[in-house]
Amino acid sequence: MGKKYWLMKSEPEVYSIDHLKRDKKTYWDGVRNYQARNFLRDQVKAGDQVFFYHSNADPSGIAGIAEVVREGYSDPSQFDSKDVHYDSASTQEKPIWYVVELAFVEKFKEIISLDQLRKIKGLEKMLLLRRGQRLSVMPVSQEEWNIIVK
DNA sequence: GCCAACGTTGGC
DNA sequence: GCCAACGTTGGC
Repeated sequence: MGKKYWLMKSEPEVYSIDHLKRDKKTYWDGVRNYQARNFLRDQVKAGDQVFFYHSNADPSGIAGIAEVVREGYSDPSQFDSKDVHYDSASTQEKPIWYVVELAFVEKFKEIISLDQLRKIKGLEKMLLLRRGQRLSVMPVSQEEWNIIVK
């Protein structure tokens, strides 16, 4: 199977592309939405490419690129009762939530803002641009990826 | 900070 | 299983 493409959202005040650049690599924790979880658990594979999206930002938009270096495994934050992502319903044997590990690849010179994305031809159907769409992990088609990288 | 859109919860 | 209430996301 070929390489796949994703978009993952983070609030830059919590974790930005600059943090990833500094850390070189991180695990993407705190995803607490079942649809996004299913992507992390079942579909995101090592080598896949990821757009790092800044949400709740000024401006919001795609800030750079990361690469998946480790596939889905149990999110440690779900077992930590002091963590905001703690989930008392989850057990070590049957974890509910998953993370993947990402490595820094590239930071764009300028963020590609939501506004700009909406104006680019060929992205009209992009999941990110759908009204009311709130998934924090979502697939990006190869066509969309190529258009945006260009 | 507001609020639209959507997901989740829980009473029935 | 329906659906109102509530919580969260995220653009503005």
